[in-house]
Amino acid sequence: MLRPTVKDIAKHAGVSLATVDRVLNGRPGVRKSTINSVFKTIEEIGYVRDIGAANLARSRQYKLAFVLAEGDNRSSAAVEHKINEIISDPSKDRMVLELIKAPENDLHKVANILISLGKKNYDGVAIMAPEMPVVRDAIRHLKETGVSVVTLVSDLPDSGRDHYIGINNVAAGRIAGFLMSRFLGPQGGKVLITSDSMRLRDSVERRLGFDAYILEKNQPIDALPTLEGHSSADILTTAVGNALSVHPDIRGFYSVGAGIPALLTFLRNTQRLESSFVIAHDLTPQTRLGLENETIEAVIAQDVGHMVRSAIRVLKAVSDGVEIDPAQELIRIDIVLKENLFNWS
Amino acid sequence: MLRPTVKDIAKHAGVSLATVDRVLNGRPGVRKSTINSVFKTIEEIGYVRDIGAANLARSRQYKLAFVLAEGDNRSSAAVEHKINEIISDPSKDRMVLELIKAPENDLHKVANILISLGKKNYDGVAIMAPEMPVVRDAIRHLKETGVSVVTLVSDLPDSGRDHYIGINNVAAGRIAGFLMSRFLGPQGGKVLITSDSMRLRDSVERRLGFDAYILEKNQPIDALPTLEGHSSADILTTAVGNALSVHPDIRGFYSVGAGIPALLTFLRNTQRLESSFVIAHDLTPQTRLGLENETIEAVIAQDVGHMVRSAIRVLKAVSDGVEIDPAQELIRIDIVLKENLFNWS
DNA sequence: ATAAAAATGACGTACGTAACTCAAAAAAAT
DNA sequence: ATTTTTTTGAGTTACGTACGTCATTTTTAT
Repeated sequence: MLRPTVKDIAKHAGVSLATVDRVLNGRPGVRKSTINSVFKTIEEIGYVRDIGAANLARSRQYKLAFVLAEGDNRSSAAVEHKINEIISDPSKDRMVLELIKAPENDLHKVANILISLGKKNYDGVAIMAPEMPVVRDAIRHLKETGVSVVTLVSDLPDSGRDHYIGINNVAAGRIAGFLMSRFLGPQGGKVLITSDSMRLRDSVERRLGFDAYILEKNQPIDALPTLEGHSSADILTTAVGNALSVHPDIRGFYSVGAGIPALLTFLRNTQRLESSFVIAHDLTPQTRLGLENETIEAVIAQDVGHMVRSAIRVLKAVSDGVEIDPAQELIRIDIVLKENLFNWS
Repeated sequence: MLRPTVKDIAKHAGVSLATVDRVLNGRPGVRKSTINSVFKTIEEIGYVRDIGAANLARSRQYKLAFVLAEGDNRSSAAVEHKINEIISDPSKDRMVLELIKAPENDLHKVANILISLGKKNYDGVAIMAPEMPVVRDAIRHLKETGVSVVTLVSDLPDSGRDHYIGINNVAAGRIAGFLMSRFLGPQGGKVLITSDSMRLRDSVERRLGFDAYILEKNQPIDALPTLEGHSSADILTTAVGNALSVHPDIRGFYSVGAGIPALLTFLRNTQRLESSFVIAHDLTPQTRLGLENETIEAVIAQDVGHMVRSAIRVLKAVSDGVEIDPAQELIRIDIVLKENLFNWS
């Protein structure tokens, strides 16, 4: 009934505890045939190592770091908040968590931070940074040093990271496309799309997904070229103003990145809110407010708390060489409306 | 840097290890003043008990049971599947899980099962059952025996359960109201609502939320009386047929409970699918199929895997007298569309 | 057959906690 | 002041695992 232990392995395999230990921890001095027979009895009796007891015995501490490249940035504030929440939890089981921030525009600094973490024998690092060769190479280097790595919010493919923790932004864009289609109805209309910068991978992917959906489903929607704010509310406001004077019949607004406050004040001033629909990404104080006063119809979001917890679980699992539960670690694309805003903390 | 241990408490408080142990585990033979000073130094040095080590020392096994009252039932199959998935996981850390099923129509049997679990000193029980006095009293009895109890999927208020793990069905109904309003557009229309039985709390609440939203937002929607199937596809098909001949202009279909297959075949046969919108609850093989072939527009669901894991975490936490993370245990109301179906396992 | 090398066993200590025993000290009762 | 009771200390064993030392056995090379 009880879980088999190392002693059971020893008994069944007819070897000593020391030998079992040598096999389990890959220490030298054991014949191949013995190793095999030990592994065989492990299979037979269904032994699984008690990681808790193991960590206790070796007084293991998981050294984990979150490295965030921050701009004027969208969801990074929420991520940062969640991380700090967990860091300040005293019951964190044998974990040493660290939050390291770096400016988004200085990716060499980000890369240097990553390299330095490799030397300080960290067990795992979660990285949120734009996709750039320097960062990608730094991650590759980290992996070579034996550090577990996950990417957060936006992926860095071909970097050798163990896992990506975030949503599929193309799919998120498609969902925006679906919602916009339904909101506008059979008559369709023109849709204005805003972004902070189309150099960001997630913005590009969202726009891509949006357009793909409209095209595939043959929707009567005219998606205008993306207007970029480049970290400036003024630029975006002006651009939106111009667009609206050229196209006074715009009915939909889709923000793939930042720029929500500018957009909303503008719409309010020109009394356009009643007849138009706004869809945005990421739950921030601004978008939350927009949902509450019904200026934003829908927000496409992801559970930041889930992401941070998932990052930690995955980093630990990879460090331990243990399987993860893919279903548990999957980050869902969530649709937040005024009506279900209440269960988003 | 390292976490303080019981030894640190002893040192700081100027008492022996044995005394600290007596205080921590509530054993007798310690003066009040000593108890206080021990607790004071615990506060001061920020000691938190290492539950893993504690459980190891006392070779603790969490005995947990899931008790499911099953009918012809909606989401119970998915719940059952998830539970079995976890039960068959060999790495379950010091847990003994059991899944007990009982017929939904014999609630006395359910109650008896609960009572018997109390005698077999279970640590915790998760219950999914309709709201009935027998069950409620049995839960109350369980709690008196010192068993942790959570309710699953549908709540049993005033039963003394420690936690409810599931969604707010009124809110879920409101969301259906919002979506239906947007799908039908400004012209609105008649909406047919189907259920397996309006004796079930969740069906009632969903309908309630739906109606409340329509009323509050003054939507041009005419929600017809709920048609009940009572576990029979035939009855529902006939009822829907009658309703459609009386109201040939029905544009929306909202299934608050079961009856999806009947509804869909009917709609398909009468070629009504193009012009009408179907909203359903819970992700089952049927609703999933409906989303895939675009006969269902949206499904309002909950993450069953999350619920089961949450139930286990909460039961353990309550048994240990430890705080839970409310944000982690909150079950969200999820909106599943064809476009985000892919990340629902 | 013998020496050298490799493999294995026996045993101890440790991790942080629980739970127990027994003796000693302190407090309360007489 | 003495006895009784209560409180405290010191110590041991255990949980499942890691990791070390040293002696002994087995295998391999000579």
